[in-house]
Amino acid sequence: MSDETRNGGTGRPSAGADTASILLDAETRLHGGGDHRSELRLWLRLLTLTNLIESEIRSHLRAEFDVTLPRFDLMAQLEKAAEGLTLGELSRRMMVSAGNVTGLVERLVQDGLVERRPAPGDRRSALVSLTPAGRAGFEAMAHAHGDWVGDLFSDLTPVDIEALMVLLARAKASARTSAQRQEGVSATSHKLSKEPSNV
Amino acid sequence: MSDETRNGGTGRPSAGADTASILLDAETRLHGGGDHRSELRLWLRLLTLTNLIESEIRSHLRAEFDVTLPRFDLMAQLEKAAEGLTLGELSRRMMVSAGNVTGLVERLVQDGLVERRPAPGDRRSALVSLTPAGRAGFEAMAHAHGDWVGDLFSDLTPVDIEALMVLLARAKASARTSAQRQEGVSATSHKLSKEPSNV
DNA sequence: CGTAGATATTTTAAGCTTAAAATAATTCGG
DNA sequence: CCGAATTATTTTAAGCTTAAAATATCTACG
Repeated sequence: MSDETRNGGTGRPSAGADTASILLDAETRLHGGGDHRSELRLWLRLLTLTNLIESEIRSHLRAEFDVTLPRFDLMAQLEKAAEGLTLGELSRRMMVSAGNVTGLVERLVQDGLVERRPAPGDRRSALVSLTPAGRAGFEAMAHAHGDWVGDLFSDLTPVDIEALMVLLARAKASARTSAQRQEGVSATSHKLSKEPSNV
Repeated sequence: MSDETRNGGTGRPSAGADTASILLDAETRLHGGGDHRSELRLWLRLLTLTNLIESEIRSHLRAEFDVTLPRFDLMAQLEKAAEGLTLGELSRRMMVSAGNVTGLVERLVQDGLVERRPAPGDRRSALVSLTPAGRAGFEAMAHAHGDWVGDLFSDLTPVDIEALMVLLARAKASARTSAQRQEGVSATSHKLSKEPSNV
């Protein structure tokens, strides 16, 4: 979550990137002499925009509904699942750790916005769903939330939005593929700290 | 930080959005009957992508350098500021609260990666900068970080990247304008919880 | 000079978040 | 039916994060 962050900052002179690098690209990558300058700028911009919006939404939620963003997120998931969701399913959909969800649900149950009951047919699982109060509260928040997001993007044309949707989908596909490639690649462990390296 | 989150989920029938809505748009917004469906989908996609990348970078940093993302972020800011930065400047650039930076710097000083000294000419301020160890450590991380990001976006063409840069800049401008508009708009306080409303 | 307001930072309390280890229940292959 | 592997969840320890209140210092204005 940083504004000018993660740009690599090596200050290395560009290998003449930007345009006309289409043909060179594959070779560059093959030789490991990658530049990644434009990708880093893209990531930075993406991150800044997301942070900006997220923090805007967070403060609206707090000021107008006295609710935190993660709680709103969780309720949003439940609102879409009439039958309720297991903790594991919530964890996957929210893209957060299982332990995180445990605590979040606990607090929402205390607030009376959410309820949990044993899942039928699997004694390990619990089903979580909105209480009537939770559903009503969420409805109001969702309406306001839509307005905020609409407002945040109000200077974009429908064409801009559609173009972004397409490009972001492409980026998402790229990132997923890359993440999958990395899955199960053993670490090289450089370590900065001074712990006894148990190699 | 949610996958399918914050879509409003009201299930309201569309007012015929998507194409041909350019002319209707202004009026729709004026009358407050906004739909915001496409904006919400855009926000969701943006958020999912950012979460995906962020979590990938986080796990690389942990596995290969035993460092957290916020610490990397902070070091990245310092790397670009030869003279060092004040805590306040760090807070602004990282887009996090001041108190957050206090603790982060504390821990990095303990690790020997960062040092703080009184700012000349202002006894309230401290200047923070990388130690030689911090600089060396960051250099290695930044290099690897560039590779990861390059890899995450490796299926995008230079044209895709350029188009995204332009559109994201536009979105950022829109969001900033909107956030500014909201600045200092008194809250309507609906509140979900059951505290005594001190109105 | 003196003080009111602004600015820089720290402290506090509460909540969020993660990774990893621990429990518990289920499934699957023999 | 048994045990190994898998899956669902909780627990733990550490760290991150925020908003708000508290300190400390500075700046400007009279």
